[in-house]
Amino acid sequence: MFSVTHTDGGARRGILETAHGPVETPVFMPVGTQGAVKALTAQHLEEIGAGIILGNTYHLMLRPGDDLIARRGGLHKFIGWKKPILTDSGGYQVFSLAERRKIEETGVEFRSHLDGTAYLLTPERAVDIQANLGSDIAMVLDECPALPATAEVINRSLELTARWAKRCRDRFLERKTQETTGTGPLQFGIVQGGTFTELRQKSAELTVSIGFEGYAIGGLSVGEPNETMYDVVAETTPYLPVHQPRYLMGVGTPLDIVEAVARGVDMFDCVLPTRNARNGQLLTSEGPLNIKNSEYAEDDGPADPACSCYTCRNFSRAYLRHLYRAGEMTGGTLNTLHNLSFYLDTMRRIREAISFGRFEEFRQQFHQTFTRRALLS
RNA sequence: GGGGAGGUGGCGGAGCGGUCAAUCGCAACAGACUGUAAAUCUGUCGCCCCAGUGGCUACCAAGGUUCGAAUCCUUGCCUCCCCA
Repeated sequence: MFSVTHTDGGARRGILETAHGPVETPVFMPVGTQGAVKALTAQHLEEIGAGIILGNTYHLMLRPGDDLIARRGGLHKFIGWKKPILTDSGGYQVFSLAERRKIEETGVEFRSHLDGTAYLLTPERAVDIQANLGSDIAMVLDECPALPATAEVINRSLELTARWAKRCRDRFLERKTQETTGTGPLQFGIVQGGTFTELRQKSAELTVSIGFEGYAIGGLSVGEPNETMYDVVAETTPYLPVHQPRYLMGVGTPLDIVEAVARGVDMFDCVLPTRNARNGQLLTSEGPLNIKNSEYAEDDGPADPACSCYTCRNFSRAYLRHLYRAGEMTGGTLNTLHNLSFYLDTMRRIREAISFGRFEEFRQQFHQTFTRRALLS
């Protein structure tokens, strides 16, 4: 299912087999919460070489509803995307929509942000919804506590997450026996534990003992310093099986990703490239650039001189700035196209570097070039 | 020719004797954004500085009333609307 083909220091290159084809890792997965990567079409995603995208259980169960999607033949068909889809369980929404929820042993009671209707999301229901969607990689329902938190709070939370994980796994296996042959859906467990090394270890051991096709590191990039996050990743991956994929949820900046790859992570997702694109921040080989700034008003150069994406091949910074300021949707599309291209490109370069045993060299060079802009200003 | 309304910071537009360097919106300028309730949010936005319960100049212009005027009076200039 997952094979590591190259290693270089702590970094690994591999291939993950899914029901909708193989995924080369390390991989970045664009986020398409509501069944769409905002501002893009599936065609765009194919053109920039996206290998797998995300969908979200919470959002899709509320609207349009997972049974409705099931009746349409599943999420892939519904959204016109033929490659793999990973679906998040709604665990993050448990965290981010805190005012509207109640966490109990059974599950989470949400009030819909759309119309206030109460929903009970149990671990079993989260599995069922993701099955309805036809997800290739389903995440277990977890609790993602806000940081900072005491060890006691984190411990209680991680234990709940582990009990939920077991219930998710049981449900998943129960459904699987009913299904036919071939590569079926995969299910990933989620390691919590905040910033406490012992608790990360404990959570990893509990989760791994249940047994999943892959393991996610959750509960990071929720406000802690970057170095702390790197340390936690480094202290968690040693407790995860070498021969299975590791997914750092919600991370991160290009530098975060390079650092996490160095610490043995294979998969990433983050709203940063898409959201920031819509908000006028372009990620380039020289670091972040705010296209809104007046200094680009008459800049005829491309967003990133080192980039060969559609946006950079055809349009100037001056034009992108104009589109942003004029509120033209095309600006969001072109910026998103570029930012995701930059991310996917970076991942390609990471994979190549690992293959050639030059990851460390790449990493150092990336640090220098990506931060150049910040250092100059 | 007759009747009416009005001129406020880049624009629109509040304020109608003190608590006004002047609400608010837009524009402008900058910042934030990490498993997306986000094409969103925040800050700055007269000039000066030792950056503060600091100084200066300000609400068409010029006079005046008043302890005090963007607010009241006079004159001038300029807009707009209605009827002929």
